[in-house]
Amino acid sequence: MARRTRRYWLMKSEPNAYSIDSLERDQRAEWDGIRNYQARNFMRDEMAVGDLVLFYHSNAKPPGVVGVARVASAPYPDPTQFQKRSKYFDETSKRDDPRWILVDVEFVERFSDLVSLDTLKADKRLEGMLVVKKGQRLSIQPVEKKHFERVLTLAKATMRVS
DNA sequence: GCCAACGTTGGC
DNA sequence: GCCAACGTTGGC
Repeated sequence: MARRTRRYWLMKSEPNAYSIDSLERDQRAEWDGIRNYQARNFMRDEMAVGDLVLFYHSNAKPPGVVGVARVASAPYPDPTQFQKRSKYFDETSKRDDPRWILVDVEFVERFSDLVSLDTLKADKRLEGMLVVKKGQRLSIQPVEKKHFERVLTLAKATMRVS
């Protein structure tokens, strides 16, 4: 089986819509509703099962990283694009050529204390991390390994990253 | 609720 | 292909 170095990601979710608690309850979820090409391309082309994900609460008080998830499936078409009653319905997407692609993610850990955006911004070692950049709206972002590990340290997380 | 910083759409 | 208008994201 082909192996590759694990990659690291940050995925944003509004806790009103789907929080880390929701993922802990469900254990696994389709990351549906992504309607941005760059974010889609990361899921479609770059992610692999086992990649680790910083789970980020956006539009939250305060915003920040609240836990860790893991990529749990290969990419496949987002079913909501074909569901007429879904807010993510896309009438221009064809079943034989789906426009929107997602992956499943599974719960790994919920931090006892969130690592707030303010904390991320204040940390010298996280310079250059996309999420701390002004105007960075991308809801799925690649994260450097050193940044991922630093965030775990800030969370005093006990999980092992091996 | 405001609005800056995007990304997308569509007329030309 | 340019770019104005529009829509969305997301911190504040």
